[in-house]
Amino acid sequence: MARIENLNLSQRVTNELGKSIIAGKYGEGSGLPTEAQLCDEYGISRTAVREAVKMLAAKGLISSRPRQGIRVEPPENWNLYDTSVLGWMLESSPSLLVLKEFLQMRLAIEPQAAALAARHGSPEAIAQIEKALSEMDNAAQTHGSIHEPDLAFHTAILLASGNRFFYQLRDFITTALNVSFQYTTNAKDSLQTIADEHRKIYLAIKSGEAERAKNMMAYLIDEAMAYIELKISESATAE
Amino acid sequence: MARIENLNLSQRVTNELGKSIIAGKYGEGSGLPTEAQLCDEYGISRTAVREAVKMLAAKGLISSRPRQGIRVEPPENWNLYDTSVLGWMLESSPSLLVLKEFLQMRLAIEPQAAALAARHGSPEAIAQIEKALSEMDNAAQTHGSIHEPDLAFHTAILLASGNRFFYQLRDFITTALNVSFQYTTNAKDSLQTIADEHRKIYLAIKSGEAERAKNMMAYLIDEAMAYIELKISESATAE
DNA sequence: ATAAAAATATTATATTACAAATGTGTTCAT
DNA sequence: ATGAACACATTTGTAATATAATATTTTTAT
Repeated sequence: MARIENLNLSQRVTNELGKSIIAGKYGEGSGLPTEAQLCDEYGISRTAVREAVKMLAAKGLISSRPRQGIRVEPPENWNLYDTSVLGWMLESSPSLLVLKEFLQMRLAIEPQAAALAARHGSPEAIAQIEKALSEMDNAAQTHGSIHEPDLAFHTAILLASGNRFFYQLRDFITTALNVSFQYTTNAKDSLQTIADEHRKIYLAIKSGEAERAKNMMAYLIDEAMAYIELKISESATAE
Repeated sequence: MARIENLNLSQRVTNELGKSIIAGKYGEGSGLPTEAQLCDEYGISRTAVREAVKMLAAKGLISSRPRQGIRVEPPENWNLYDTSVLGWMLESSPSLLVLKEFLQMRLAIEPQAAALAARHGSPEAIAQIEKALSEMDNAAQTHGSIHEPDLAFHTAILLASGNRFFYQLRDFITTALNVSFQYTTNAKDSLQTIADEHRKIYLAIKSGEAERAKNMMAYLIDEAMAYIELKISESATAE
């Protein structure tokens, strides 16, 4: 989604309401104000409110029925793979425990994606992985930011898997990585070490070694997981 | 989503337009009629059309801008993990190749979910797995339908994983299984064999053997994968 | 006391009007 | 002739208002 100032009215209201709902401002079972009250609160017409309500309903956050008003749906119905919903969740509770859940998902998805890429990746898709990798190398040698090529690397593998359901998770993975970066800025590994580990994955994919690619990717994510679990146990004992 | 006759006007229009878009009725890059034309076409007010447009935009299918009209978004932006979108896709092209993509995803997700369930599954969640399993046994002995307890079994494991991102995929997995059932009604395995394979997974989870649970689940899905790949090669040579 | 009927509140749909944005073409100055 | 500025037309964006449908609550009649 574009910048906030570029959004139209109903999209801005959708954002506000979405954040409030996920932050728990309105009680779980039922709670939102009536459309009329929302109009007053935001000083806008019912048209804009209704469009926002419809968009949030399409994302599974709420449902509305005549005479009953607008209900917050139970959290298990929220569409977590919607980029907006995910963003609102992270704003509301950017904890290490969420990051652990992210990593468990990555550990499920990315090794399989790497294996599929090794087996069926098209030359163009694999070239894109290599491109991201060489940018990682550059960043490592010039002490630049490794984040963007890192994201590109993982996204390129999802694309190379040839499975649209994997590639669809690119925003999810990107978000997970961005959260990771917040916690691992001063990790002990050097940038070159990270780049080398990624290179091993790339080489395995390029030479068609599916099992090897899978294991290398699992290793990479498991390292991050170990780091996060350490942090979690630290913060638990600190209290 | 409830039955069609229970849906309100904008939801019905959302369905119609969603199906048409995914079926490729409107050209990829740009194409939908203007809101005014849609009003005429369906004989409804602009309000209803706009609400439908907003809901489809929230699912990533379209975007609309003043003077430009309504554009179909590129398919990689469609939110495939939205139950409606998934349903429309399957109506449009219910092929074996889509089923293979489903199985690749299941092979990524479910073994990991089983491992997590073995490690952290709460007693209540594990009891729910057992409940589904015993219903599978019943069905196997009375030659009843094994489908519903089968769905319940896999969903219960996702819940027992304790990871909301895994559990969120329950509709996806359910859809994948339902498609599978269409192709494997007369598979060679007896119902009791299927139930027994599921029992092995359950026992591994209950006794906390994460690796074992993971491998058993992977085996189960791999069997289905092998069957589908056989079918695919058959239909390829048939042409 | 019970059941039917009426009143009420809230979302659902329709209609109309105007505002804002944006692409197109036209005019005008050079 | 060329390019910039401006006016115009088209389409979505927003607002306001009215009526319908629906579910709850209250009233009323028996």
